[in-house]
Amino acid sequence: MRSSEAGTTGRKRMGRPSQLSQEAIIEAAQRIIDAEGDGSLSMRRLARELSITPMALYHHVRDRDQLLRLLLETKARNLPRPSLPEDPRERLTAAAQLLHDVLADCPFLGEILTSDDLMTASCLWVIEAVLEAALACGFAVDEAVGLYRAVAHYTGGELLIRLTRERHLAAHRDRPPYRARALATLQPQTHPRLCALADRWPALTSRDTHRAGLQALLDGFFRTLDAGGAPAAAGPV
Amino acid sequence: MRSSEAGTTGRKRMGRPSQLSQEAIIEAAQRIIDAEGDGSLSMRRLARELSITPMALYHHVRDRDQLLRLLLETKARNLPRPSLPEDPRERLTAAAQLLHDVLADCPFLGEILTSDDLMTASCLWVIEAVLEAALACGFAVDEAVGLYRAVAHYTGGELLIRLTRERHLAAHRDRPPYRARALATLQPQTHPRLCALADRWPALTSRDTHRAGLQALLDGFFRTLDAGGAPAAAGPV
DNA sequence: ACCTGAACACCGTTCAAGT
DNA sequence: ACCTGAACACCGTTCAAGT
Repeated sequence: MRSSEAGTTGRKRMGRPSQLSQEAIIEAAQRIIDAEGDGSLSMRRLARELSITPMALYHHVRDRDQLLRLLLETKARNLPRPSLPEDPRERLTAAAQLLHDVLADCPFLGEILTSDDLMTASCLWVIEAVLEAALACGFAVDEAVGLYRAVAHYTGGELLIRLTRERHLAAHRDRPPYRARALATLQPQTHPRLCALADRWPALTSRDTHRAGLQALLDGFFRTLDAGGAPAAAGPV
Repeated sequence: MRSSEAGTTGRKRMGRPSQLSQEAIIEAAQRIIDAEGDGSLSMRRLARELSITPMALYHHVRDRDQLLRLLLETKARNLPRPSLPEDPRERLTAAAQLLHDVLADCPFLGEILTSDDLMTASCLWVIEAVLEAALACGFAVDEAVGLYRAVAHYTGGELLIRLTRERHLAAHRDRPPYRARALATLQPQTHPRLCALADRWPALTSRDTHRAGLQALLDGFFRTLDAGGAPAAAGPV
């Protein structure tokens, strides 16, 4: 609906209903994803949505990778930036959780993770927040970066695997996933615990345990802090 | 080179040099991946490698997803199964590390993670080992599953992001990644720590910190064990 | 500058035949 | 049973032209 915002030109002639712009492209892309899932988002499909030639897109966007980054970028930019707790450890936990929240509900995240980095401009403030909190906790610089990376890996894996599961459930809700067949053919003598759990596996693995795992990860890092000497800024918990 | 092993039929006529089989297909697929990277592995490319019609493949393999699973399956099956430590906590750490080792060096892992589950038959013994060790540590059943999932998410994310980085380095080693540009345009007043780290970022994030993060994650779970009452099987560390 | 048309070099998969 | 040939419905992107 709305047109250019940061673009160089506005609409030149009143007759034209909507001059093509990066913003309009991203809006249309988001519309397609919302309606048909991210599997349907292709340059050609997007051009059809905008009633233009596929090649017209390449005048406003370098390539498909940049389009995906721009999608994440706009999504992240429009998100509120809540104030974080004062206590360093609580702040670190909140910032790490925020990294998850910013990236959640991005069906195209998988494609971004397999093509490039998630360090898009509008995500950088979250990374900054994680690093700041980690340093405030008393971690050394390289430890703080290591902690951030561990959090990013955990978060990326959680989101990716969750997205994949959801997509599978939505796509072929009739046929059971491959996992079910693998569990069914399992032998109790070689895989006793998995066999015993096979029935409950779908229920057990569909719960949202992101928060608990994240807390465990951070607690593990805190442990190294408490064990070592530096009493830089010891929070309560 | 070698032909069918678990297939129903061997070679019928001596004249034929190699009867097409699932094994031969997977071998050829692995050959393509090793030589040209997993980006080049398509059904059509694979058929060309085997000098057959693309459709001939579909007689031995359901679809591309199954092919990828079979690739992981064969890779995992041929891996040695080392004996694990006696101490439950050390055993859990070793088993979790094993999950990583089994999945490492699988360039197509990203495609598996975004299409299906990594619970292929030959990986199940690792999952079984993680669950066994977690239960031996004294975790309740649902806690053990939660722990396994956290480990799987962390491992999946680490491998995926590492693979993506490596692919990028190999593909366009000339142009800097998007991340570099994002870091370069950063302002010190809004992102002080990231700005200060920008120079060292590539070095800091190219280190292999999988092990440290995994240990932190597990330590965090152990903490909940030590805090609670159940003194089921308290290991030393 | 911004867009079109035609083309290149691909995809996964279905369907109807062949032997 | 196992394989081929032709086709369907797509891809991302380049290149040369148009206005």
